[in-house]
Formats: sequence, structure tokens, C-alpha cells
Amino acid sequence: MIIIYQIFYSLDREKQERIINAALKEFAQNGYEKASTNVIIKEAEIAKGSLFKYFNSKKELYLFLFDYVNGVINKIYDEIDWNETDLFERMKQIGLIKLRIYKQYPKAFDFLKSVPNENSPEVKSKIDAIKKELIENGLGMGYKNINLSKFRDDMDTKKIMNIITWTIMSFSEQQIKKVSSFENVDIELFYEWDEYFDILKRCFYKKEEQ
Amino acid sequence: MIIIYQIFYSLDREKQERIINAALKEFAQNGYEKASTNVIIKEAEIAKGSLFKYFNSKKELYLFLFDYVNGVINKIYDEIDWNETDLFERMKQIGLIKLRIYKQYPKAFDFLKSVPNENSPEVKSKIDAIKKELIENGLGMGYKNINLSKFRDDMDTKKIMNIITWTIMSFSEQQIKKVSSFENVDIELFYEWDEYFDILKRCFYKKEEQ
Amino acid sequence: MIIIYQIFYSLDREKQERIINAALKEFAQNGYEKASTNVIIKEAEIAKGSLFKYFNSKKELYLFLFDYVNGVINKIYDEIDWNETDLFERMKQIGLIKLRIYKQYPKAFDFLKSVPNENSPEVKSKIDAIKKELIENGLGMGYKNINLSKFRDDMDTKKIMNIITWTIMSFSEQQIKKVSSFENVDIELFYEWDEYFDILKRCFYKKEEQ
Amino acid sequence: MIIIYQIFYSLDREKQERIINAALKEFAQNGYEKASTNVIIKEAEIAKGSLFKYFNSKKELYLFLFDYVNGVINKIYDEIDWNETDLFERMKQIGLIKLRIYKQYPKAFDFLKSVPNENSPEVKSKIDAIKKELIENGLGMGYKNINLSKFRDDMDTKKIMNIITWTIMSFSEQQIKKVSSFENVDIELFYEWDEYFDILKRCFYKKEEQ
DNA sequence: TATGAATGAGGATTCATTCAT
DNA sequence: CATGAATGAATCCTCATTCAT
Repeated sequence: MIIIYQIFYSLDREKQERIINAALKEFAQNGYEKASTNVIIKEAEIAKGSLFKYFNSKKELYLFLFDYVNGVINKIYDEIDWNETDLFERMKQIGLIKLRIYKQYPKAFDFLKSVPNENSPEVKSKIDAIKKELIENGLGMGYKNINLSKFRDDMDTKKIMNIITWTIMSFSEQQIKKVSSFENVDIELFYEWDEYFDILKRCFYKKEEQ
Repeated sequence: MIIIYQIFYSLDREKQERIINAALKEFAQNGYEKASTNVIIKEAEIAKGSLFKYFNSKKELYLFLFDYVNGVINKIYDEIDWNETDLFERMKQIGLIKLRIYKQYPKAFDFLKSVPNENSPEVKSKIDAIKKELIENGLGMGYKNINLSKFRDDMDTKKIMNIITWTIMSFSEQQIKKVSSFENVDIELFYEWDEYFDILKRCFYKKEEQ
Repeated sequence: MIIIYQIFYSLDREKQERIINAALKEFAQNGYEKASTNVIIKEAEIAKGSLFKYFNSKKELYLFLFDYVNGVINKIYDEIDWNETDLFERMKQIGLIKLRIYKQYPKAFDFLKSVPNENSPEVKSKIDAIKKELIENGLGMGYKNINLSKFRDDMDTKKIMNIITWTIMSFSEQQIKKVSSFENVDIELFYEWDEYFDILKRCFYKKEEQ
Repeated sequence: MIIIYQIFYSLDREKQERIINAALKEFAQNGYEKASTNVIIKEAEIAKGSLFKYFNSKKELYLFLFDYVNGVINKIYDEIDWNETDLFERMKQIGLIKLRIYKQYPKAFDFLKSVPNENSPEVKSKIDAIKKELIENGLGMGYKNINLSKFRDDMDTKKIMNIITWTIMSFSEQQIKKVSSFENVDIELFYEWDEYFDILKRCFYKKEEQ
């Protein structure tokens, strides 16, 4: 069932953004349950009834935001150069694209960061379903068209890929925790990546490939 | 500020356990916000007022439980054989000890598992602070007295350790998600670990050490 | 205070009917309080603002409908043969006329049936007042030009008339409750009436009149 | 399913009465839907939460009141002298008993009067079910042990009884409408009854019985 | 005159915390 | 110290009415 929030989309863009940002912020800070629609309407400077005219319920508002940030995320994949077959070049690329989009939609990423923490049964089943799909389409896509023949033959490639993925994700997470909000993320972060990439290449690429 | 819950500790041990277990269960199942003090007092068979006499507020109760499970976790470090200097043997040991303690305090671990999902601003700042300390003291301690000379000299040892740590933690997390509750965790899980350890050793130990 | 809904009456007849029927249906089904102006405007295919332009408020719309159905009811009196002076023949006539008009304006009668159930203080006082007037003018009119000399002299004629009226009304009410909607009312209902009329005649008419 | 409102019943009688009377009044005046729990708690001088502690929901409160007034009504049948077999003596008796109870529980009767007007689907099914039972047990009981042989043989006794019942009920209703509230009902009302009873007896009893 | 988005008071209900017994 | 009823602020949501276009 796809719901199109036509009344909402017919608002002028500035008002839409005010509402989206107010809601992203409130949900990111407090989680679904504790987030207050009162706070959202106050910050967005709209009337109580309006929010429910646009989105019917708190739950639908949350799911709408979830779709919204997915839309933002998907912009990453639109910008990837799929001709680059080297895993680490690809990852570097993705990192840079992400950074650019971070800066454009900082609240969306703060919201996204809070989604996996969501406990409320009202929305959990929905976001779990969508998350699963995202991971399959999305994360999988990050590896599309990668030249796997560069990897050592004497180790299980699946496990190597896992170690690389975990390293990249854990390092990213560590960096992200250092900044309170995505608004401040900086390109400096990427220098250290290269050093990790260098280690991983030396370990997992075939000798002659290095 | 350290608060000692004098009145609570003066209760007979069986009542203390009833309260702790009821609270651990309720918070683990529903998260801080949605957890109901009514359910807790009903399960623990105590009066409403008593709970607040013992712990002052829902928030303090939560933080008390957090300290309690930390106490449980620290038992791990009491049992480690610090004479074992090989990193991977040490890790294997820790895993086995954890498993034993899991089985003894399943509710504590279910609670601990739920903590990182906590979104509520009321407790988030507190648990983030304590978590940070835990990681520094705790995880750091896991590495105490490890023979670092086994590692390759041509790579930054700090970064190697990070890659190893992230791999172990990510793999553990992946395994944990497969089990619904710690009550059923089994030793079989550990076989796959060895395969990862083998890869990591071949990459990061000096050639002659293998 | 008499309000004439000028703007409404200047609409083309088909639109007027659409609005009246939509409103009659919604009020009859749900009562004043629960009736939704949204449902009415949707069914009548007019704009929200228009309804309030025509009738100012939900309350006035309701009272307008009340007047409208009174108009329908009054058609009954236009069709009565006032030369028929026998009470029971007159009543039979009224019943048959009612039935014909029922079938012509089913929604009006469904609405009318729902009016006595109305509890809302917003409209109750008004309809009570109008109802009283209706009973006095209307029901009274039903008795106009009746030959009262047929009734026994040894009993208070006023009381006899009351007993007859109450019997007719109570019996009617009982019959009405058996039908879900006036659309299905049938002539069969009238057979039992004759049996009651027969009893009443034998009791209250002078002996030689029978 | 029978629910016993033990917390409510453990309150002191004066508070119970304050709550019951406030709720009876609000529901009688406004009907189920429009009645405001806010008004009730204000009039009863209790806290918002308390009302819901006692009765769980507005719906349960309404149904509780319904049972309460049924209890009041049933007192009528406890006081009837079932050895009196004359229909009209019996009716006179019931009328007098009702009057006494009216004066004791005026609000209960105002509430009862409003029940048949109730449209809200939330409570309608429930009250319809109970009403049916009441009519069967209750109204039927009014006629228990009546000596039917006094009635004329040449007319259908069922129809005679209906005419008598309708007359009594309609007359009562007429009288009731004259008083704004049951608090003012007076014994004078009953004199006119005798005159109606006299007419009905002369019509419907066998000649020699008169 | 027609439109339909905007408004906000008011609705029922919850629940951590208090406090008299 | 134990009890559990009392409290009321805060929750999400509705809907008749208004008003700018």
C-alpha cells in the first residue's frame, strides 16, 4: 500500500522543509514513542490539526520520514561511478559522496542514525521490513561490479569481504561518534581511511596486485 | 555522584532478586520509555510506593540496573588467565567465560543487549558516559598483558588491533542477532571463530610466528 | 426568529436535493452529534466552505432539515378529506396518505424517525419546542371536523380521545420499530389496525352507532 | 463477563455518590458521546486519573451507571404486593412505589429516561441487550399473577392489555414531561389516573365485575 | 460565490510520582 | 517501613468553523 501525501506535497517547499526538519529532529532526539507531536508543530509553526491532515497519524509521519531519508540515501547510489572496480576506490568514493549528502541533509542522517535504536512495536515491524530490503539492495549495491579476482586465493573471499566491511563500518561509526552532529563532518576524516585501506590491501590483495 | 541504595540493600536477598529480575525483564523487553513500573511491581510482588522508596525514580532504577549488570560483566575479568599472552587465545578464553556467565545471568545479558538500543534522552547521556568508561577500562583490560611483539612490524600495531577488535565484535554481534535470548547460546558458535582467527593470524602475525 | 436560507434556495434544484439527501442520511444514521459535515459535503459533492455559506453552522443545518421534513409532513394535511367525519375512517385515511408520502420521501422519514432519539443539548431544546407546536397544530388538525357526537356521553370525551390517540400512536410506533427503513413499508401493516379500531369503536361509540 | 469495581466500592459512600450523581447528570443531559469526563470529574471533585482508575474507560463508566439504575429499578419489584391480582390496583401500586423511588433517586430516573435515546454504537449494542432482558423480566413481571378472567371474553385479551398498557405509559409520559425533573413529582398526579382506570374498567371488565 | 487548507479548543486516556494511612 | 489510591501534566487525535485565494 503506497500512500501519497498529496496535501503535504502541495505546500510550498519552505513549509515542507520546516515540517520535515522539525519532525526529523524530534524523532532523532527522542525516539518514536517519546517524540511529541506538540513539539513538532510548535517548531514547524503549524497548527495541530494540520500535521494530522497531512500525515493522518504520528505513525504515518514517522514512516513518511523513513521513506524520505531513504530517498536521500539513494542519491548516493545514483552518483557512484560503477566503472570503478577496485573495492577500496569504490569505498572511498562512497565515503566522499556520503559526506557531501551529509552536509546537505544533516538532520536526515541524525534521524537515520536513530532508526536502528527504535524499539516501539508500532513502527518496528515496518522499519525492519524496509531495513532488510535496504540492506539487500543498498549495501549489496555498494559491492556491485567489484573485481574480486584481486583478492588472495588462499583465504575464503567471503570472510575477507566481511572483515573489510566490518572494518570500514566500525571505523566510520567511530568517526561519526566523534562528531555530535553531521553538520561538522569534515574531509580530514578521510586521510586516516587511506591508512586502513593500505593495511587491508597489503593483507588481502594478491601479492602481484599491490 | 554515587548513590548507595541503602534501603534496597537491607532487604532480604530473595526480595532484592525478585525486584532486579522483574525490572531487568521489563526494561529489556520494552526499553526505558515504554517499560511500566506497574508491571515491575506486580511481577516483583511489592507495593508501588516501595519501588520509589528504594530507587527514587524510574530513571534511577534504570541506572541502578545498569551498574548491576556492569558488576556482572566485571566477573569476566576476574576469571581471565592473565598469563595467556596470545591475543587470540585470550579472546577465545573471554568468549568462553562470557558464555558461562551468560547462562548464569541470562536476564542481565538480555538487558545489556537492549541498552545500546536505548534512545530516551533521559538515560542516554548517562549510559553513553558509562559506556565510554566501560570500553576504555573494560575492553582495554581484555588486552592487558598481551604479547604485542607477535605482530608484524611493518604496520601500525594500533590499527591492526583495531581491525582485529572490530572483526571480533562485529562477528559476535552478528552471532548474537541469530539467537533470540542468551539462554540458548551454545558452544557451537565458537567453531567459526577459529576460521576468522586463522585469517587474522596469517595476516597480522610475523611470518615466523605462524 | 425566522431565517431564510436565500443562498441555498438560489442553487439549482438538483444541487439542493443532493445536499438535503446527503444531510438527512448522515443525521438519520448517526444522530446530530456524531454526524460528520465532512461526510455530508463529500456525498453532496460540494465544498466544505459552501455548506457553511448556505447554513452557517451544523446546528442550523439540522434545524433547517427539521423544518424541511415538517414541510413534507404537512402535505399529509393537504390531502385529507375533511368531509370524512368519522374518527376511525379519518385515521385510516391519514395512515394511507402517510404511507404514500413515506415512499416518496423515504430519507425524510428516516430522519424524522431519528429525531425523537436526539439527545444533544445543542438541538434538543429547539426540537422539543417545535415538536410541541407540531403536536398541537398537527395532531390537533388530524381531529378537525370529527363528529364527536358518536362518542358515549357517560365518559369524558377528552379522555376517550386520549386513549384512542395513545393507542394509535403506540401501535404505530411498535410497527415502525419492526421496519428498518420506511422504504419497505407495506400496506399489510394496516390490517391489524382494523382490529384495534373495532375494539375501540365497540368501547367508545354509542351503542346505537355501532 | 461481570466486572466488579472494587476500588470504587471501597471509597467512602459520600464520594461514591458524588461520582455517581455527577456522571448520571452529565450523561443524562448530553448523551454518551457528548458527555465530558472532564465535567464529571470537576463536578465530583476528583482527579482525572481517579475516574479511570475506578472505571477504566468512559464506556465502562456508562455501563456501570446503567447497571446501577437497573438496581434502583428492581427495587420496585421487590416492593410489589403480588397477592393483589387486580390489574388496576397493581398499576396504582407500582405507580406509587415508583414515585417514592423517584424522589429518592431523581438523577437515576433522569438518566434512565435518556437511555433509550442513546445512539452511540459504542454502548448501543450493550444497552439494547440489557434493555431486552429488562423488558422481558421487568415489564412482564408487572403483570405477574394478574387475574385475567375479569376481562371481557368477546375481545382479544392481548389487544385489551396492549391498549391498557399504552394508555398507562402514555399518560405517565405525559405527566413526566410536565415536570422538568423528578424531584418535583407529586401525589396529586394520581387522582387523574383513577379517572382513566375507571374508563378502562368499564370498557374492558366483564359487566358483572363492575 | 466556491474552495479546501488552516485552525485550536476540546476529546479520552496514561503513568510516574506522591503521601496519608 | 509498607501500602496503593490520588494526582494532573502530557499524550495523540478530531472536527466544526474560518478565511485567504
